[in-house]
Amino acid sequence: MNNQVKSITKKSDDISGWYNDVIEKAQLAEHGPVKGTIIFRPKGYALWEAIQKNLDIRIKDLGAQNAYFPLFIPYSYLQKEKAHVKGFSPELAVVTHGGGEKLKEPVVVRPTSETIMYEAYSRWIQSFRDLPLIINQWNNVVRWEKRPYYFLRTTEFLWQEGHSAHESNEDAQKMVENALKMYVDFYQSVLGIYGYAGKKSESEKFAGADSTLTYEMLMPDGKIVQGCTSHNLGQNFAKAFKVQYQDNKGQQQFVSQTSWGLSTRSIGALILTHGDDNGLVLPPQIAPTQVVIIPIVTKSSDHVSINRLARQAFEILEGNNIRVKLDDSDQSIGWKFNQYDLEGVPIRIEIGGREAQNQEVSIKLRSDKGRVITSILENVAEDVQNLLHEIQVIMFEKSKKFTLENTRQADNYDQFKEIMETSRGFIEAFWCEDPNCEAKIKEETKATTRCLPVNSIEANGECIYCKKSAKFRWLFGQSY
RNA sequence: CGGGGUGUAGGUCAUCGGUAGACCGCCGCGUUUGGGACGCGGAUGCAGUGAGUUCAAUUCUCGCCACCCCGACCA
Repeated sequence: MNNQVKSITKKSDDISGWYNDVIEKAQLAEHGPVKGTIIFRPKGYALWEAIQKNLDIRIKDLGAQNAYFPLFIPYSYLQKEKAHVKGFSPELAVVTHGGGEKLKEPVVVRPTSETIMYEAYSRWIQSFRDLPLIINQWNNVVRWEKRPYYFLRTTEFLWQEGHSAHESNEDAQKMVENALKMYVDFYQSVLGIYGYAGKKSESEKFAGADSTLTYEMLMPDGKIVQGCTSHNLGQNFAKAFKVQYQDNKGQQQFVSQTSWGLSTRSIGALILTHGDDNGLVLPPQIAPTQVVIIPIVTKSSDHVSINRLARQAFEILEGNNIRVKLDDSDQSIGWKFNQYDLEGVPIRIEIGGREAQNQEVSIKLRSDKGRVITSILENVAEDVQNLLHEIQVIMFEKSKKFTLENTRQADNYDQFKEIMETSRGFIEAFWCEDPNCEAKIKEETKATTRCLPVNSIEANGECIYCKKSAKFRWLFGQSY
């Protein structure tokens, strides 16, 4: 036995080493041949499928229809909105040759689809009766990352992007708020990750938006992941792409637009938030396998009754819509235990000679190794359901507790700097909203504004940096 | 883009101026199985790439390419 090869870096020793290890050993992903690209292996893609499945329903509940727009965008489209092209230029992948010839106009691999979609919107929208138009697409986008990191920053990533057009800015604003609400609920109730919803600062908002809403989540190393975005685009793109409608008085009006997205970055946040030294820990709601049943047969045990009991338990759970797997492969018991720990399966059911004799099953929790619950077939579905629910709640509460414990107020810049040099996390501090102060703070501490939390209360404060008057405490932190 | 590192079996790495080895994994047979089982047998390599030095290069020198890590940049 050589544990050197099998063991994973401890999470507390070196979190990025741990993170890479877990991803590779749990076979979620590996690096692709081109820098910054990743191969989603089946177990990693299963997580994305689970996210898609859950979120797609919610997206449709917002009134969206799914569609698909092309990967290639004429370069000229991007140039139509000034802030947009300026923001994205440094990270574009541009195709200059095709079919063995140099292209007359270079083609951009989409970094996001506003431009190509809104060119179509300008033709599709003629009347106020065509509004609102709400379209979502599940696709891949490319942004040339100079410093890639599994899931959190990859050159190509998968996401959904929703794009809506409305008659009024009030409607658009309602849309971005609803989209944000959807994401917050998804993160909290499905992925079990606590965070702060709020508004981005001017310098952090989307290139081309009037305002951007976000959900910001604290990771165990004190750095922060932006979990989604929801942009109020105002009429910026409408004007650039002439997306106009005739109102009921016959007047030509520009539409008000929004876009909102959630990407495979969410998988990175999921791994970092819940994982431990034994590997992944998945919240039941998202776990592709919620329960694994492991029959434990020895030479002297009664194979027939063990296997029969395992099969019965499997069928009962499957019949109750629990995602269950029965592993009767010939790997050793220890191997299986470690393997499913690594994969993060929330519940393991062991059925061996003892269980067969007593006609019961032993239930063990991934997240709580000391705990063993015995159940009988008549109760197993209910017991498992209850445990899955309980695990889901506990995981979220743990994330919430950690985030709250690592959210600190700083009332002067020395305090602020000290927090950044030690524990990091979220810092609540008054800021005058001058981008110069923001830039200086970033330069000196690495902390950027993460958001102005929703429901922030206006007060008379002074900017942590320049001491001029400030109305709100913004959340600061170091971004991933 | 700057700094550092690495390219050798499917993976992690060792080796060494005389053309390659360990462990894990994989295949076969047998014994096993309540927290990563063991024995025996077996398969797997243009040593990233190009040049130079040399009788001889995986090894030394230089170039190139790629990837990884750290930093800067960043929807």
